[in-house]
This record gives sequence, structure tokens and C-alpha cells, in this order.
Amino acid sequence: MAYEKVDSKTDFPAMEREVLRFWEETRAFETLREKNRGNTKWSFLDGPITANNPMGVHHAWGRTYKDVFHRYHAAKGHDMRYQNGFDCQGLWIEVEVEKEHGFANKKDIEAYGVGKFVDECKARAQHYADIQSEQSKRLGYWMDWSNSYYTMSEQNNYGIWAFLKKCHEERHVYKGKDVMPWCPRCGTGISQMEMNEGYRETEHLSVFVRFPIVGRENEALLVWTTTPWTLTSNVAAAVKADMKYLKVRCGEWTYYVGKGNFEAARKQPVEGESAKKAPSLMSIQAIFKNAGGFEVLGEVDGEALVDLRYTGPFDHLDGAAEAKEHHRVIAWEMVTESEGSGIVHIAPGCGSEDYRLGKEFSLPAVAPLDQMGNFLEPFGRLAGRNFVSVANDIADDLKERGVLVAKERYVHRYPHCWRCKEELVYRLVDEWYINMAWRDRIMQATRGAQWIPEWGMDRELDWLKNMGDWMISKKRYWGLALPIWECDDCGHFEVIGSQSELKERAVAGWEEFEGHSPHRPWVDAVKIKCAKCGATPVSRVKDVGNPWLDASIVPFSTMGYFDNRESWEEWFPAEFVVEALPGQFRNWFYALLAVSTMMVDKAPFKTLLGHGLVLDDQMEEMHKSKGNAIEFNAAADKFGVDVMRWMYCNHSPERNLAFGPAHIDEVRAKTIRPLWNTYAFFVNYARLDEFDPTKDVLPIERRTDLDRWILSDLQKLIEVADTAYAGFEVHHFCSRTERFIDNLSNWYVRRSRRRFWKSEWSDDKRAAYQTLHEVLTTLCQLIAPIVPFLTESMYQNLVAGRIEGAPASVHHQSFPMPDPAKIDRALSERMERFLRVVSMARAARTMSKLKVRQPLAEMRVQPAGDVERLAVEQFNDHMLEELNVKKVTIESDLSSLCTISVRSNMKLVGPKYGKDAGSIGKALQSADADVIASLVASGSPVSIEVDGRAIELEPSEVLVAKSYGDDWAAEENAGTIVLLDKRITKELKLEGIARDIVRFIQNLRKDTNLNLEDRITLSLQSDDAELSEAVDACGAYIARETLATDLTTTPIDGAAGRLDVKINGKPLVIELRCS
RNA sequence: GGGCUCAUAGCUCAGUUGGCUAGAGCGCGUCGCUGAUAACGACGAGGUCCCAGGUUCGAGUCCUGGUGGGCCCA
Repeated sequence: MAYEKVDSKTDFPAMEREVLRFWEETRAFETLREKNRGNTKWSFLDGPITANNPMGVHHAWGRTYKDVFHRYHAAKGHDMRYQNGFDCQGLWIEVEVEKEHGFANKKDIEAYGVGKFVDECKARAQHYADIQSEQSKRLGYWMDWSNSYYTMSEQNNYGIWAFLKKCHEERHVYKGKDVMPWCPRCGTGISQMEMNEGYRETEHLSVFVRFPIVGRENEALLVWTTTPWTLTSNVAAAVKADMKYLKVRCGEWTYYVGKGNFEAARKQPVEGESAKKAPSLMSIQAIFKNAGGFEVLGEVDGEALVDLRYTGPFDHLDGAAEAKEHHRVIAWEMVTESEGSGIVHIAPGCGSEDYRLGKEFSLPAVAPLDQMGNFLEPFGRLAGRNFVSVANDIADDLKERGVLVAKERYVHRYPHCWRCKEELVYRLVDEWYINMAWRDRIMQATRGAQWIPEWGMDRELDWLKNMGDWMISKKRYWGLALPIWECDDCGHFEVIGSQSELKERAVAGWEEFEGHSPHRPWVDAVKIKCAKCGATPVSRVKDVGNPWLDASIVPFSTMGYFDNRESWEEWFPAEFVVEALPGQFRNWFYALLAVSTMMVDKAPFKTLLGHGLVLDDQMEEMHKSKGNAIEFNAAADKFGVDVMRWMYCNHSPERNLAFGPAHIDEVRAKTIRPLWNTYAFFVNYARLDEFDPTKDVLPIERRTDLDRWILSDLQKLIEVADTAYAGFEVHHFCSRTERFIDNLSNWYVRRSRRRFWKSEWSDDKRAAYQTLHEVLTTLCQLIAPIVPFLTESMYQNLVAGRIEGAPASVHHQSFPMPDPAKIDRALSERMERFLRVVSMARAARTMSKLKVRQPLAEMRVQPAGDVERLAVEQFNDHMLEELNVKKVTIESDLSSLCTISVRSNMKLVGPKYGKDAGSIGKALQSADADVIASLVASGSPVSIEVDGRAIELEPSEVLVAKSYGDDWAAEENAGTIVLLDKRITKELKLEGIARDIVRFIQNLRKDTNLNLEDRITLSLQSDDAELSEAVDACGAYIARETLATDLTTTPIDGAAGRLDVKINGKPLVIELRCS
């Protein structure tokens, strides 16, 4: 069967789609699984992708790694689970479904019907899971797509129930009252994990307010806040006991204010552009000055202010009634001289620090807002108004009542809801928590795994050390139903650990629930009896769970922990997980470790690989809203996925990656295309020659040096590949492969071209074919995990069906082993030296403007060492051909041809010696150049006598020039000297002309669309004597090179191609037609 | 304020346990090669390896401090 012709202008995306069809039709993936079934296992654990949108190119990075290591381990014969996961539950899905319906808040959902809403969330997750599956297939991601796990599955949800029950048995589950960030639109608390994603620069109205001190006439505390609405709930004011406070009179009032605060210049706490845009802040001193001037009356310690009582700014409201009784100054360590007035407004119902402090001092917490962020009834004319919009009115109100000192626009980083982008507010709420008293156990498990990069472990440990308790509840609809049933009568709560346990405990509603997934609203129908007080019915708490629970039970729920323990033991822990680094330390990595520690006191993975972000080509984060996001499908259609996969694999995982067309083109041009062209070269000649790779295979010792060199390098590449894949360092292998492909394409093939052109079969030609075939097929195997399409396409043409017993797909092959018999390190070393000498000779030609087409009579080489000498001897023929010289001579000492001259470096000597510089130059020129040169070479100073004075020149002040005369072009580097004879004889000149002519004819053949093997009749017409002479003298050479059967100097009738050219300025007409 | 991390050519980045003259690709300029190559090769310009100390025979690499960026925590 003949090789299929390969066009170097292949449409790679189209080729990839064809390969996808091939895999589909031949059930290539299933065959692979079958082949490895029952072998040693390699266990992978997938971090579920959020099934809420189509994939972007940033998802493709991690998924490429996942596929690459799967394919490698499959080639190593391992049995694998091939299970992909989808993350389905959570607020992000709810928000999208709400948007589709135009819902404004939770009331709309309730009105619509929770059951219908939840069903739609489920459907949305399924919809995008399906889309992502298709996209992943397009990426070449070989997974068992019929067996993906979904975090919304019953298996998964009940798994979390079991986990929570275990937590409860160890007394770690509790209900806590806390002030926490709350999204008024979503109507839910925001956990510590989610907080950071939502910080945005925000402008607020901040105010300075006067708190008049009770019992002291016209004396007041100066208090500052960025959230005026919280003043309604003020309970106390905090000072730092050992800080200095000034007593300052301004107008009719005397204020207490932190001394440092008073004098300090104040700056908006933002950086960069936003800092420039934000209005500048006045110091407190300046504020007072503007208000009519001030007078500093004295200085006291904070201590002296403690326990003073004061009148709050909203004491007239009913809502402040309780707080009113408690208004006093308390001492707090956290007060600073760098922010505000040094006296901090404390509202325990409106801030989490405040709340903790309030508890410490037994202060009441006044919570003024409902769950939508609106003021409650007892807050007078604020009642019903939203906290976001009241700042100005509050300022006006304060002014009317004469307690406002100043207001200003303040820009700071303030938390927003990471999903809906609304401003968050701090609210006092009841939530469910897992306490983290057992964090040491999690840290122990963390240390038991390998982290790549290594600092990942420190990062994780740092989080574990500092994190707060894990808030697991969310007052929403779509998600894990927290399995907590709480008795209204006695407050006792229980955690139910499984479906069967619930059935046993159910006293009502089981029939209604049966047949439904354990989600709201269905599961809420089930009531139990209180185990403590016997009350009935006891209902489930309304909350749903934190979605990171969903993604973290998977090492148990998907590997069979609950239903097939034996199998679970075979797959747990996973060998490998890989996810994007930023964020996951406090999300998936953390939750995964916590859950697994609770269950079995062990990390659920042996190795964790973290990678960076995919950014746009300006190194900025991709966002849909910014318009710089690139959809996966668009990129796959436009660029093809192999090139993307190579780009991902070639990159250091921990660094962020700039994704853009220019980068893609670079990867294609540097790696994919040279490889493809080498392959096309091979195939297109092998086709004509009907090469059969299985026939008359020559042993290694009968191959040429060049063959043995590339095969030796190939063995080394196999070693590198195996190590890199096994150690999850695929980028090391990629950069080695790029070098290998460069050597293959730009040296091996270039130097071997003529061996393929020969018309008769010979050992040499056979060796070339066999060698290149072996290199290409082995290389295919090595890089198949990275570029599965390209290699499949090559494999189908090079191997499948051509070699008996060869597997049907490149991906069914076993990973190659290096053949020690083919490794020849000495040869590789010599080739490396040789390439260096060649490059020097080319440099010599360039410098002397001697183009390579012009043959030269001789080249002389003084090698830098024995290896180089051997190299030049061994590869003499390549040297002659590559550099177009007639003879290469090796010399041990070329210095006899060299003239050394020295002169002064006027750039340095001029400024330093002034008018003596000229004399120094003359003195240097008349001195012994050889002696001075050797001094300079050794870095020693040079002493010379100038006008009777001894002057010592630094080596840098002397310039040494070497010359090998006008007849030689020279290049010298690190002990190697290369000389090229510049003298061009008549004969050489004519030969050069002939080569020029050949080049033009070849171009014409190409332009005329002749086949490689077509024979031609050729006509070369010129009036110029020298051109004619060259045609006469070198006609046979020209004819041979251009496959001309007839060569004439007269015009051809019906020429297929004609070209008018100038050679050395003289016109020549070329005509040709097929003979 | 604390933790982690990064800083090497105009840009994107390599640089093994400290060791020959610090490299590649892109871009720019010049020249060349080409019947595999939408390519390629050579040469050139472009570096205080962020700064300052220290350890060492020797530091881009190790240590300390600082500056600047990123992520996280408070």
C-alpha cells in the first residue's frame, strides 16, 4: 500500500476533525481501555469543572495535563478510571437561572416555586456538562464520557451526609451566631473562602462625627467611619490605652483625637490609577483649620478616656434604645494612629471585629438590616430603605442635628458578592459551621503528599494554620441539603448520615420524598422525632451546603468508599490531581484535604500539580466583560488543538501563560511545522520509492555516522521523555524535543537529502529511509500524549497497515524503551563540536561576503581539542558539501599565518590621559605586538614607555587585532580557528555561476508545478561569454541537478516555463518543458 | 502588619547540585540558503542577571536586608 501524499500546507484543524472521526469509528479509546484492563492501576482524581458555561481556553490547560498523563500511563500499560467530573450545585448556577427569569431576589424564587427552580438548575448543569463533554472530546481528552461524575448525584450528596455525620460524631458541627459578610441580593452569607474573589475598589461617603461626652460640657470624641449606616447601631467607641490623644478646640467644641491621626497626612488606601483618580484627603488638622481654626489644649493618654460615657448619633431612634445604655469608651489594641481619628466606632451588629469585641465587653449587638439589606422598623425614617443608598441622607441628617464634623469621598477595597457583584454588608446571622480544632490532622495529611511546585505545600499549610471555622451553610435553594434536623422545642440537632438512616428516622413525609433526589424542596418534607425531648415533627434546617463540600467528597463517593470498599482501596489515594493554583489552596485543595482527613486521616492524592492562569497576550486576566476572553471552540477551529496542547505542555506550570495568536503561531512555526514538513519530506519520497520499512533492515553498524548520531540522540530523548512524564515535568521534555526536531529538520534531513534522491536502491539510501522512519515513528510515540492528533495522522500513514502486527492507533502502542546499543555518546559529542565548527565557517563566509553558492578552494581548521579534531576528520564530507569547499585541512597551529597588531582603545585612553593619548597610541604601535597581546590575553596590565615615562595601561585600554591576511577569511572562538581561502579561480567562478543557474532552474520547476521526478528538456540562452562558458563547462552538472535529459542553448518550442534572470548582472533566459 | 512567590535582552522566557565568555525564541537591522520547509541559516545591535551587603578560590544560582510586582492571610 502506497504512502499517502502529504501536503505541507495541511489544514490542521480539519486534520484533527478527521482523526476524531477515525477514533470514533474504530472505537480507539475503548480498545485502549480493553488492552490495559486488569493491569497495574494508575489512579487519577478529577477536580470537577463547573458546569455552568462553555469552556474557555483557560480550562484547556489543566485538561491538557490531565489527558497527557492519562495517555502516558496508558502507554505504560496502566489500568485507569478515566473519570471526568462536573461541579453542578451552588449559587453560580442559581444566579444564572435567576437571570434567565429576571428574578430580583429570593422572593421571586419562592413565588415561582422552589421545586421548579431547582429542576431548572439541575437541567442547566446537565446542559453545560454536555457541552463541556463535547468540547473536551474536541480537545482530544480521552475519558469515559459515559461515566462522568456529577456532584449533584445522590451518591455524592449522601456521601457528604456521611462526612458531616462523622464530623458531628467528633463534635465539630455547631450552629454559630456571627456577624459575617452577607449578600443582600442573594440573601445569603458569604464564606471566608469566597470573600477574596469579590474585593473591588469602591467609593464610599465617609464621615467624621462628634460623640458628645456625658458630663463634660462641649467636650466630644471625634469618630470616623466609612460606613455611615452603621452609626445607627453604634454601641461603643474604642481607643488604644497607650496612645497619645490631643485635646483640640475647634469652634465651640473641644475634641479628643489621636495625636498621630491629627497630624498625619491622609491618603486613599488604593494604588495606581485609582489613587490618581480618587480625591485627595484632608488631614484632620486641615479639616479643623477649614472649620475656622483650632487650638491644641492639651494631651492625654488613651487610658484617661476609657469608661467615659457619650451620647450616640442616633440615640433618638427606637432601634438604638438598647445600645444607648452601653455607650462608653473601651480600650482596644487594634486602634491605630494611621487610620481615622484614633477613636473607633464600634457597632457589634455590623462588623465582625466589632462583634468579637462586643462579646468580650458584653455589649449588645444591634442588627439594623433585614436579609435584603433594608432598615428594620425601629429605625425611624430609615425604615424600609436600603443600606446602599442612605449614606448621603444620613450625612444630611447628622448635619441637621449638628453632630457632623466633616464628610469626604473615600475610596477603598470593599467586598462585593463574587457572583452577583452587589456590595456586601456585615450582618448578624445564624450559620452552621465545622470547627477546625482538628486542623493539625489536616496539616499532617497535607505534608504526606508531594506538591508541585513545592512551595504549594507551604502555602496550603499557611492557610490551614490561619483559617477560621468552615461555614458550611447557605440560605439558598440549589445545593446539598444539609442533613441537619433541629428541634424547635429543645434546640437539639442531629446530623443524618445516609438515606437509609433518614428512612428509619422518618416519622412523616417519607412518601412525599421517596423517588426524589435529596434536594430542596422534596427532602424538606421528611420529619423526624427529636431524640432528646421527643418532640415531633422536627424539620430539616432550611440551609443548603457549601459547594466545596460537593467537590471534596469525590475521592470517596466516586471511588466506591460507600458501596464497594474493596474497589475503593485499590484506587485510593489517587496518584495525581492537577488544578489551577490561585484560589484552590483555600477551595478545592483545602476542602479535599479536610474531608479526606476526617474520613481516613490521609491526603486523597499522592502528587498535586498546580498550574498558573491563562492570560491574554497582554498578560491580563481574561474576562468576558473585558472582551479579551477566548472561547475554546473558536480557538480550536482557528488554531487546532495540538498546537495549543503543545503550548500548554511546553510552559512552566507554575507561571501564568500568555495566550494569543502570535504565541500560537510561534509554537506552530517552531515545532509543529518543522516536524510536519520532515514527515512530509519522508512520505513524499518514500511514496515514489515504494519504501517498505520491514524489508532488509540494516543493522546499526551499517548505517552512516549521521544515522547513528540521530538514532543515538533519539535514545536520549526517550530517556528524557520517560523521566519527565513520570515526574509530571512535561515541559522539560518539550524543550528537549524542540531541540531534537530542530536537529532533525535542519541538520539530519538537510545533510541526508541527496541520499533520498538517488535513483537506485543502495545500502546508503536504505539506511537513510530506515533511520528517518524509525526516528519519525518513535518520535510520534514519545509526543503522542501531547499532540494526539498530529501523531495519529502520521502514524496512520507511516505505520498502521504497513507494518504487520502494528496496533491500529498510535495511542495503543507501548511507551518506547531506549536501546542501549544505539546510544553513542562520543558520537553525539563529536557532532555537537562539528556543528559549532560549521557555524563558525558560515560566520567567516558571511563576514567576508562569500555566499555559500560560491565554491572555495580550501578551508583550514585548527581544532580546539581532540574531540573536535576527530569530529572534523570524521565528518569531512559533510564539511565539504555544507560549506561548499574543495578541501579541508586540519592544522595544529595556524599562528604562523596570523599577524597580531595592537592599538590603544581611544575611547578609554583619550579621556584618561588627555593629550598624552596620541603618544601612547604611537608607542603601542611600535612595541612588540605579540608580547602585549599575550599580556592582555592573561589580563595583566601593559607597561610602556611614553616620552621617557613609564605608563601602565589596563588590559581594556589595549585593543588587539588579529589578521590572517587578505587571502583568508577567519573566524576564531574558544581555541578553534577556521580559515577560508578567499581566492577564487576562474574554474571556481564558473562553478559558482553554474550553481546560481541550477537554483534558478529549480525555482522555475517549482513555479511550473512539475513533479519531483519529472524529467525536462532545458534551454539556457545568454550572450554573455562568461555565462556561456559556465554552461559549457558545467552543463553535465546542471543537467544532473535539474533532471534535464536534454540541454540546449536555443529556444524551445512550446516551453512550459520561461524565466529571465540576471546572474552577476548578465541576462540569462531559462526555458524548460517536460521531456 | 504577616506568609508565599517572582524580578535575567525591547517582549516571552531557559539557566540542573555554585564552575569555562549568561542563553533561546519573537521583534529589529544586514547578508545568505532553498526541489521537504507559509520555512531556514549566519552576523549585528540590545544585559549594572532589581539594589546593597555577606558566605566562597568562584554567586544569575546560597544567606541577610531593602525595593518593586503577583497571590494569600489579617
